[in-house]
Amino acid sequence: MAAAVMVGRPRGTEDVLPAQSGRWQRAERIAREFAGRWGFGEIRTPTFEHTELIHRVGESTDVVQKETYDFADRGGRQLSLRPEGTAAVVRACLQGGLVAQGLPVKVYYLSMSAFRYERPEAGRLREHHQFGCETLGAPGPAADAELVSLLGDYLAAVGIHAAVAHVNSIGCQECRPRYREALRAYYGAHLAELCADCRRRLDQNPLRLLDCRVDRALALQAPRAVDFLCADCAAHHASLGRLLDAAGLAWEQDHLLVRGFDYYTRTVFEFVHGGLGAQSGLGGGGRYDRLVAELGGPDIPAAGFGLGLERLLLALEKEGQTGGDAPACSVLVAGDDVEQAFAMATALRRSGLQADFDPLGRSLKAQLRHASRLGARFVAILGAPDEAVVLRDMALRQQRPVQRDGLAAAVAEAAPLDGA
RNA sequence: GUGACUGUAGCUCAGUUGGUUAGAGCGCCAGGCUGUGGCCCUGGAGGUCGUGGGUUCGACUCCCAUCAGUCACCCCA
Repeated sequence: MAAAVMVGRPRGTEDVLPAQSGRWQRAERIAREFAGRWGFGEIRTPTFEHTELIHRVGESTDVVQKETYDFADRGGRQLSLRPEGTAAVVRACLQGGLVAQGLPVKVYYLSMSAFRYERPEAGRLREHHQFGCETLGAPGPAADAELVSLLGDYLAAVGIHAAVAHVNSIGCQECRPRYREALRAYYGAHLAELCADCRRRLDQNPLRLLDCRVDRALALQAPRAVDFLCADCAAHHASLGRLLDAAGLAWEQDHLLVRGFDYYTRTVFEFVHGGLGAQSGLGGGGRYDRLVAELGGPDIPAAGFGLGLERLLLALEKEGQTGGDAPACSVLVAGDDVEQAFAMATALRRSGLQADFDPLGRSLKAQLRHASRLGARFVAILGAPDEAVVLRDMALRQQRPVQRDGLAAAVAEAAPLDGA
């Protein structure tokens, strides 16, 4: 149970405490590194947008229909907390003139919060954070393959081994209606076998019937999207497969894969992981060739993905990967005199070292215990009558006297800063 | 939004058919070691028993509601 606090954290939100933030930092550091290597530049956008923008992106998706946080500000503006990143990022790319300055536009966002009013459970929150990438203005399958390869390589680098890339094509405006009708006909013939939800979805969005878990067998026998693709879409999909193979990526064709947002065209993909409770999607995305124009921009194609960082960390945990970036304290200054310890620690800090001291004025024993807990490599013990301090190596349990003015150098020699 | 299960110290959990001052282990603090940490020993701090009602002479224990967590559905990252 949580400790008694006057007001707890809102439902479906999480605090990241120092014990866990190292894992976040590690995931974020590697994400930055990979996005940079793949040629994506970082973009940051506001937490809230005009409700109109958010809702334009997916009128018939559940997320937008009934899960957004909508509110009016004090000036009467209708605003929404973003439920996903793509709409805002496309908006920002248009507004910032990136699209006008030359194509393709390749941007990534990191630890971007997304808000959905959902019932929380393992791997599902009301505020979660995503790492995502978007490529604007690249029509060919190479852009899709680049995104899949980035996400796949990133997951491998960060330590996920049990994720599989599922790939499908849901066609374009030309060919998808034919597929939709085929599905409608197929499921219509099996109306009696459908669950209540599926009967409702039959009219609105027959593609979603493939998701139904009540009757997998029915979905497996259903018409396949790839069999209804027009020539262009079929060529796109085939080429994507060859590109992924050439890149040495493990992927599988998943005829049942459709994604939650309406705006996808042609390619959809998702990295699936078994350790996420009822959830299975670690991250995914696809192509959205119509969206930029729908948001008022030029008629250019685009593609992207989003990865849930909470789910990533959950999956890493399931795979036994619990390590994170953990800057250890290099040296703790101990002594009876807090003022002296503070002065010494400050001097060490200004010389570029990670230094700490115990501000509580506790016994030396307690200070050493504290240093031990912090993982300090050294403890500098003040209090010697002369100018010397005792420099103790905590791991070796050995110590030697050092002149005060030589302390920084002595520590720096044995414990260089990371990356220095 | 629907259904099920759960809710006792910072953490993991005991708490006997409702009975008076609610316990343990770990963690934390102090001492044993007259400045020196991970082991051991001793002591200490820390709990409105999620919250609010109700039943009862009496509730951590029974009932209802509510909040929160977990799981499944829905959906998704």
